[in-house]
Amino acid sequence: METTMRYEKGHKDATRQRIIEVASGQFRESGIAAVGLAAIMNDAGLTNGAFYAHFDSKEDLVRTVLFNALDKREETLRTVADAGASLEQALRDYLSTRHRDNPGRGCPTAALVAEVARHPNKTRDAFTGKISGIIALIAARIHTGPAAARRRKAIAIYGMMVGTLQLARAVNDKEISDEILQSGIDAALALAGER
Amino acid sequence: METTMRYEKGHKDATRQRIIEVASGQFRESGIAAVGLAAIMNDAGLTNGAFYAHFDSKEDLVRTVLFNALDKREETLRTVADAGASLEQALRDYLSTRHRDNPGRGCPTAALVAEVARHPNKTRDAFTGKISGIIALIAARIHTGPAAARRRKAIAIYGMMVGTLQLARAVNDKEISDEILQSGIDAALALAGER
DNA sequence: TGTACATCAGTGAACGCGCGTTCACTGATGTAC
DNA sequence: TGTACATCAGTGAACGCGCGTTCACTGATGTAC
Repeated sequence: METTMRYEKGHKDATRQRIIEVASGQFRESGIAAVGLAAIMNDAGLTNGAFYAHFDSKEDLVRTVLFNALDKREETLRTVADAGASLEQALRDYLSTRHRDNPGRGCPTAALVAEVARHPNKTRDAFTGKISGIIALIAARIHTGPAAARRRKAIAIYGMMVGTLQLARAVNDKEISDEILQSGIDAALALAGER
Repeated sequence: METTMRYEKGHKDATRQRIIEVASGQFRESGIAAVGLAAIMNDAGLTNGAFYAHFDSKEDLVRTVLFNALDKREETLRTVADAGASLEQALRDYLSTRHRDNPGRGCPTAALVAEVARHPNKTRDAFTGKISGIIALIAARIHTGPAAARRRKAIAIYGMMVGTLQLARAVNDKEISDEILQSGIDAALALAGER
């Protein structure tokens, strides 16, 4: 009862993963509504029709991409935290010119949160679940105050990170944009009480 | 040399304003990319073709709507400030369940900032100009520290307002969403040093 | 060993649809002479 | 006073295009007997 082997084992999974990664970059770069399936499939080296062998619909892909991208972010956060990086270092990375100028490889929340709010419940559920984990990770890096206060601070800091990064991206004046990033770092550190 | 008067004076201006207001609501509600001109014109009580008697293109409308909506926000901020409302009151209004649940009548920055970042320079310029004014207004309501520090705090507070409102809208869990709003209010007040 | 059939990832053309934009036209009102 | 023409906000059909989705098909590999 061996399965057929026209393609090497894991080939389809690899293709699916490639579609997810291409879509993940394009969604963050251009927004979900602005990216068509044809462009995604083309960049993944496939044709239109193959899409539906991997996903039920564009919305199915959106949900998968969102979960996947947030999962990776969470894992990265956990890894650098375990490696002993400070909250300050994480903040400086997040509110850096490099992150601002490369949304396609950056935080999915900053790029897509407003669009997610307008998507179906199933998609928002995937987002909600992952966000809680990220907030907990930030809270774990705040060392002052009781647990509840640390959680509230973590939420506010995350909100500020997302909001200031978006403002820095929208503003069309390098000086003001840089100032926004720096203001975010300063305020987040002040809030965390690490300075 | 009287002008013709088939419609009463100011009729065309009124129509233009109606289109702007309808578009302003729909863009904030659904996102710019997701709203078609036909839907806007229909809600404004007109047909497709009349659009180009008022605007050069959809992008022209986007720019106009953005400037207009931010201008109104700024004016409101100024008015309630002059009436003696505290920063705390402004924050409670901004991070309220009512504002969260009515994006179509709410803050254009929170609804559209990520999309604006992907629009042409001319559109981003309109945004950049208005944002500076809003930041200055928030700074004016912070009463501790030197001017530069107040400006930096104002930027961070605005970023946090925008970010936490967006998170509260995206999250599909009322309890967590309410907690996000409250965390934003607490942290912003702590930052402003008004508590 | 040969042959008929099953599997399945991917192809590529086609579907109906809504998009932003264009344009010939309407009809109510004004002006010229 | 009558008539030919100008003005202009708005109409509504049509343009080409790209969207998400469907589907008959391909071709390489496997299994059955």
